[in-house]
Amino acid sequence: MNLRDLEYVVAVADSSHFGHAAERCYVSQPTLSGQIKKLEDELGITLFERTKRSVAITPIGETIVAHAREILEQAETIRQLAQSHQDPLIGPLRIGAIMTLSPYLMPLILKPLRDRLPQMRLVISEEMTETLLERLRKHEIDAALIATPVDASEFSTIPLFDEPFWLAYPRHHPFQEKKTITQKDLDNTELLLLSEGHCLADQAMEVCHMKARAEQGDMADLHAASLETLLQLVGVGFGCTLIPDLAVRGIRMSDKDIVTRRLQQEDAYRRVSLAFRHSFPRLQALDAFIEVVLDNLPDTVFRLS
Amino acid sequence: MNLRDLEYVVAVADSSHFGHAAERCYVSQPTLSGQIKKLEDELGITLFERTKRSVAITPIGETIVAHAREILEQAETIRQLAQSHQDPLIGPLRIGAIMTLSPYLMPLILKPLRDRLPQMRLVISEEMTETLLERLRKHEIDAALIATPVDASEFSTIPLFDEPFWLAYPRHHPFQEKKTITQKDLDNTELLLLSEGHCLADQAMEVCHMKARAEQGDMADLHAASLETLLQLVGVGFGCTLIPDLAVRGIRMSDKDIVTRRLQQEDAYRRVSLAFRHSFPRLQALDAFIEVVLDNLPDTVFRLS
DNA sequence: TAGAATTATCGGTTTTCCCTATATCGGATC
DNA sequence: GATCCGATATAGGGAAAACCGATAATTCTA
Repeated sequence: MNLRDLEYVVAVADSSHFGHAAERCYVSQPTLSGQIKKLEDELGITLFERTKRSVAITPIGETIVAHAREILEQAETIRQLAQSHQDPLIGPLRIGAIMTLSPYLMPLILKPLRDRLPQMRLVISEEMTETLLERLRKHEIDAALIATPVDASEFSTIPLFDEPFWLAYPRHHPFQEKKTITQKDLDNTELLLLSEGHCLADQAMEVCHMKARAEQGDMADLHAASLETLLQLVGVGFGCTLIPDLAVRGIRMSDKDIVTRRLQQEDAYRRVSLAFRHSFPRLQALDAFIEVVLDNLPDTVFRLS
Repeated sequence: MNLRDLEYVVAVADSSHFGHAAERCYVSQPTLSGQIKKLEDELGITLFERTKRSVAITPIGETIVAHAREILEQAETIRQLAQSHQDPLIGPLRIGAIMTLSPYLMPLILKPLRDRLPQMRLVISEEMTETLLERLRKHEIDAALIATPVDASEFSTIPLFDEPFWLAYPRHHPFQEKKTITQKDLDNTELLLLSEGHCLADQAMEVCHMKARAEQGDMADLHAASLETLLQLVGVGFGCTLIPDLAVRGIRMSDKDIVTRRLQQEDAYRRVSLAFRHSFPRLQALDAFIEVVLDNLPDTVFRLS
């Protein structure tokens, strides 16, 4: 039994005429006759009662034709599904992004994305880097926006942009008096950090030449779970912190208790990349996504495309 | 796309391993790989994201596999249906019978039939001869129990038994006085008859050498629609009539106002046959049915097998 | 770095499918 | 009834496909 046979059977059932059925199936009448006979032999039953003059379907044939119709319908559904996914842009593109990037990047690109690629459906998740990579491995997401280098043998990466860090401190912080803030100033500052696992914490420590967290005495649990919380802490005078550029854009106008200043250091930035499995088949979708992202970044970051 | 391909796809989806899937499908791994690839090309999509080390199904693949499973299930249903109809006795056998036979024959055979052929489902209909033949032509029934010869070029027939006619008259009828009832007696008697289309009416007229109905003045609408009605008429003294043997069996004990007597004439019988389309494929079912019928006839009829 | 595991590719064989031509049968027509 | 028309079935051969074994290529593991 195969799909073609079922088409033949349904065609004969519809037309009660081998010749017309053959025509409808674009095969010769002997071919169709033979295939019907083959199927009847295989099933061990008579589907059609035929004389030299007429064709009539048997009761069991009627039942089987009903199932055959459903099968053919399902097969057509499969072809339709495939057809509408021919366009690699169609079908959900599941993007994960780190939590210190997603809330600030997504608002910039979602509307342009919908304008430029209306057929693309984007599914966004926010996780910490390691979780994102794990989900990439499990095929739960298709690509991850991260700010950490990954092993090139495991994932392909495309660098997107370099995002400078800004210093954020309370209005009445000593930094306010300084004209310039040097590396030394930073090195001597205790930064408020995000909790374990956020790459931003590691990056901030690196910029400020801080010791790894494990080595220093843990500072009274002032590790926030999100960047927003961190800024709240800065706002009420708990200390200062480093903020990635995209996150700064929302602050400046809204929060008068927080001062943000661009750092002078050349290396005070993080590199945001898109990581995906080597075998991911819909690169065109990724390329289209990347293009929209790059086109809608502010000039405060440095595009790498 | 064909059913085998879908089996391959489902197998790979289940095992995430081309080798194991191939084993499960009883083909070599290269064959399975090739067929999957062929299907992917045909659909224009990637069903499985594979590296040299692992296989993962794509989202669209997942969807398609779900449909494929349904298709395979339906196909299996078809095979099961065919399997259970391999036995030609299974599946409803649709028998039509003339109305002057069915109510008296069926009670005799239904129970034995259920005992001997429990798997056979019988669908019985009662119609007049011409209607039965029409329904045979339209494949609405599979065989007809009739008492009229039919054109052998249109239908096959198997004669089953000869059923003698009995004379039925009211208790106080002149016949009651006679020792023997001759052909002449009959010829001079006006019989009560069934209405137009019942073969029994024609046969009774023939036995009694009556003129065709059209030629004689119509007798006050005393044409009953059923044998039971006819007997009622006899019972209340309206006249006499001919009754086929099987119908007599119920009367003798129940109705004291009706006298039934066996006719002497050699030719006072009707031949009951089974008619069916030449092309009817389940002759075994018919044979089995016939055997049960013949085995359960009373000795008052003459079996012809 | 060798070996094991896994998928892809290649060349050749078998099976299936399909076509044309023709046989066969039943019905209609003359 | 002889013949033609309309159907389905059969036969023979050719093209397409499905399949297999051997092997390549790649990647993980020890």
